[in-house]
Amino acid sequence: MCGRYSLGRPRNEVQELPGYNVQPAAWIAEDQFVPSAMYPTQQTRHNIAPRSFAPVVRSRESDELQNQPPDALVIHTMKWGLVPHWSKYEDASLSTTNARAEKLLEGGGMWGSIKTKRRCAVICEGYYEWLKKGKERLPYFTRHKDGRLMLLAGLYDRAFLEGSNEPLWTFTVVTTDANKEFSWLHDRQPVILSTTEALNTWLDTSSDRWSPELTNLLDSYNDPDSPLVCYQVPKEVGKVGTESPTFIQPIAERKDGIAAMFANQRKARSLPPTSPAKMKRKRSSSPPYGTGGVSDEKVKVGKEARKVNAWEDDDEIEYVDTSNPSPSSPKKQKLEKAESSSKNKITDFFGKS
DNA sequence: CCAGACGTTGTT
DNA sequence: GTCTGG
DNA sequence: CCAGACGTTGTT
DNA sequence: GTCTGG
Repeated sequence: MCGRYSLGRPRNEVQELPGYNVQPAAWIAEDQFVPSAMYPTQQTRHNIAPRSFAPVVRSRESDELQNQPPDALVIHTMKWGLVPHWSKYEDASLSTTNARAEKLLEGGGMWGSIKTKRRCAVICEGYYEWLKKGKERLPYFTRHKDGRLMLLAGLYDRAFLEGSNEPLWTFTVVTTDANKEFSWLHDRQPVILSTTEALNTWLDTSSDRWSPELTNLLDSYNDPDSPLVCYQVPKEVGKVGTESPTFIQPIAERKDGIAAMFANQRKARSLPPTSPAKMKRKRSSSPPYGTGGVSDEKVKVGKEARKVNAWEDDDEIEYVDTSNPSPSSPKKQKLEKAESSSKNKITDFFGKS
């Protein structure tokens, strides 16, 4: 797993982390949107910087998280790819986008000193994984079925690199064995914190000790109360420089669908709107969704965890049955007339005009 | 002792 | 920073 | 579209 | 040159 950072919900929409009974005291850093979907990419060849995500952290006195009181829950934008506090430079040869749960439990090593002191939860819509099908690699997206944000168990650190006065905050995502339901896709899965209790346990570093409860959290995902959904998404999600809300939606097989769109990217065209208008391209130089725009849209932030976005209408979308272990079955996907009532016209997906 | 690793996924 | 291999 | 591979065995 | 993965 590495990172796509630009798909995301407006920051105010996650201020209270719908679905979790916690309330962050502050946002640290200036991003307007919560980057959302996690996926593997080639960070060295392509300029994806700053690859920032927004983990939830409990502040510590030594963190100096912009003067937040100790133990305050804060959302702090950090860079993906953990740089240990003792690093003097960013070592590109060190691959720290993930931390294997097994390695955490071994003790020692790189994670030994960090696992009891700096745990965080990474906020995202969900994560990508590529299904290897012969030579082909097909991207799948996994998220909570109820549409709420996903929290991934992570570790973070603060490093002072040579020649810099500013601390560099970075994080990694903990992975574990994929559970049975998802092993057809990949053998690993991020550790997903699906309950308030799990979140609080993971974020509580006050004892500076590891516990059996923490070990339990690292087990393969198994929360019948919070099922996940997994479905194929457009291959273009893997292409650097592209961005679209369809990247976290099931692929449509329609002739005039995304395939046609990508075949002729430069030509501006309108599409039957298939996306919730609540995502927005980050730092786009032109309006992300044509004339309509979303900036003036009022977003309701309620304690009610349901209905936080449009894909919750699961009745309208046919998903892959992920409980079926056969990789050949995820074939019949289609978008129904879902969200056809939306009035937004999408004329410029990529802001490249 | 001291230099060098410390890490993970999957074609980076 | 701390551990390990040479 | 367009950059990059164009090959294999076998697990760095 | 042509295929293909992103």
